[in-house]
Amino acid sequence: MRYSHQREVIREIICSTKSHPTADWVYSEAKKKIDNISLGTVYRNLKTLEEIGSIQIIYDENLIRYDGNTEEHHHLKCSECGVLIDTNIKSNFDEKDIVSKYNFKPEKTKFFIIGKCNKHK
Amino acid sequence: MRYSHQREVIREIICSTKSHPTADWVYSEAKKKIDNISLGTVYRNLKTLEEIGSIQIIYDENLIRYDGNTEEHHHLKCSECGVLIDTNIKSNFDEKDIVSKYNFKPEKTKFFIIGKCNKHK
DNA sequence: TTTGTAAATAGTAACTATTCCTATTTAATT
DNA sequence: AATTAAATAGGAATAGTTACTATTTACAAA
Repeated sequence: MRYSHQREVIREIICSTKSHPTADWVYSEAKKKIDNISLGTVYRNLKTLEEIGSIQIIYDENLIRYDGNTEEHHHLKCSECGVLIDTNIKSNFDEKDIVSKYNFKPEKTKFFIIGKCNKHK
Repeated sequence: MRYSHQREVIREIICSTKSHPTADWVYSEAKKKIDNISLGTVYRNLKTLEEIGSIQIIYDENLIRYDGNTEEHHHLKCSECGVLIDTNIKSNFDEKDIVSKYNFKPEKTKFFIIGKCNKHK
């Protein structure tokens, strides 16, 4: 893949925050560094960066957010303010049970724990 | 709330399938029973039915789907065909750990186990 | 039963997020 | 420096959803 300054800026923006930003936020940040960057470029590169494994997509209800943390990890979500908090919680379900009961072979898990963050309890 | 034939038809459609349909599918099914039903009516009633607890919304990646099963439950998702399978798996994480480590009070969990269904292994 | 009313609807316009299109620019190779 | 294919900017198009408004309907009171 050919180098692109735009892609590098976009990657850097996502990897230097823990706020799990949306495409729109990434776009407005990117404009501060490249004033005529196009929204299409942002979307195209978010997709590319995800495909090559540099970032992760998070489907947060009806919101699409991006995450520079590419490890498999899970999130706490505040039902009050919507903030997403990274965790290193391990999902421990009985894999054998799922295989036998549902005839389904698990590969990975995505989970959200919804509740109240420290600002909203 | 006032009775509405449209709302009753929409509720019945969702509660008589396990396919976790989208708004669009509900609309096309509803048209078979009420030929001039409006898409806006479908969306409005999906929202209402969810608010009064008759149905549940499922955010399946970038797809919004609806579920007549209003119990807290989790889903298996096939990475091949996208089918969603209801489960009665219990989520067992260490609540005390989350409270102390992340200063977060859990209320409910939503999780997806992604893998291969019986047709795609 | 009619009548009054507020809620719900149909049909359509508007909006938002995302993808697509194309002429131009740019990275990388020769 | 010249060549070329990939990437971009800017804007048009699309999809999913919500908003608007004139009309219809449920239902309560006369």
